[in-house]
Amino acid sequence: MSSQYTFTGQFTFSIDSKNRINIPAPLRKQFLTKDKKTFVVTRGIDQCAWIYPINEWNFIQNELKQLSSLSKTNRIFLRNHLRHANILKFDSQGRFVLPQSLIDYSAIKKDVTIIGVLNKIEIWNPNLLRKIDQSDEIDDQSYEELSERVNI
Amino acid sequence: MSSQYTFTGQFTFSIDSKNRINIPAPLRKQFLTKDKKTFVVTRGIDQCAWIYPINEWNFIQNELKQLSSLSKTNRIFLRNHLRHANILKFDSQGRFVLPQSLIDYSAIKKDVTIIGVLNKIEIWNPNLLRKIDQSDEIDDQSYEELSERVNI
DNA sequence: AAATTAACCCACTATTAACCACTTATCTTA
DNA sequence: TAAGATAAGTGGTTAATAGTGGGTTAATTT
Repeated sequence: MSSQYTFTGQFTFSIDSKNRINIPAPLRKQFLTKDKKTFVVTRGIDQCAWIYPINEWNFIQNELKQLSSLSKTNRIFLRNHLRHANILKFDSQGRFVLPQSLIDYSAIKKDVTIIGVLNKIEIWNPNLLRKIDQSDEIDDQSYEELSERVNI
Repeated sequence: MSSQYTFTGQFTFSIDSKNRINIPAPLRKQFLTKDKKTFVVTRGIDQCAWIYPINEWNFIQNELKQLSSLSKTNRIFLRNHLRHANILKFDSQGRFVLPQSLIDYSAIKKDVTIIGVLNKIEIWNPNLLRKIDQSDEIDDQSYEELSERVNI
């Protein structure tokens, strides 16, 4: 089953003195109907934070539950993926507090860029995103490979 | 049936003069509704202590019963996993006393890092966890193998 | 019986979460 | 298009909770 979420768009907001970040209204609306304000923030694979709606996260968890802790690789993988995951809700204003560890990891100062990426939302330091944007070009070869799998 | 627990997140607490450790509130809440404060602490496979809610532990015991003691590996494995298991409850403040043998095994001094790993909770010496974090990188080959089994 | 350990209780402090309030932007309707 | 109404983004205050420390009594152990 593919995801029911369709997060798109880019927004630049600010993080306040209490480490609160506002979820842009267009994105937030998708939560309210389906998940009652609950979501998961965790480390992204790149230097940013990822937000998953809770039932999207539940799907991931079920996958992870298949892994036995007798395997060393599994233990490391599980630990490192789960310990940075925080289950949160946003407040009546639609904000949430970003945990300090993720602020550090994402090198977030005053402003944040929030982008919708289908089934997840990414929180970036605007400068880092800009830098990535310039250096992480997709080469022609990779585009060719993508074209075999995705038809857009 | 897969586990009903979804421990996640990382917390750094301290162990007090009476060897008491506080369970972080977000994790503790999952006990109160389901297991009435009873849990099992035992040796982790890595140099840490593992906490299982009691009915999770019961499930694991059933798994272990499948292993025949005719096998030497099984005998050693069973012995080492069962003899260090302590059934405990936490007090009215949500704390429990970590047995001295596990303090020694985990090399715990003043601070502890507590992390949620789905169906169990791990108690670490912060320095050891940091060291593991750096040395135990998962190599590309292992990631490839994981990708065959887990789709996230 | 003394000593150690465990259970229970109380209390302080810092952090967090719930609440309220204001400003700016967007939308609606005359 | 102007004005009012609604929603969105931001900021601060207060009340509740979480983490920590310690003391007292009961239970075990030696």
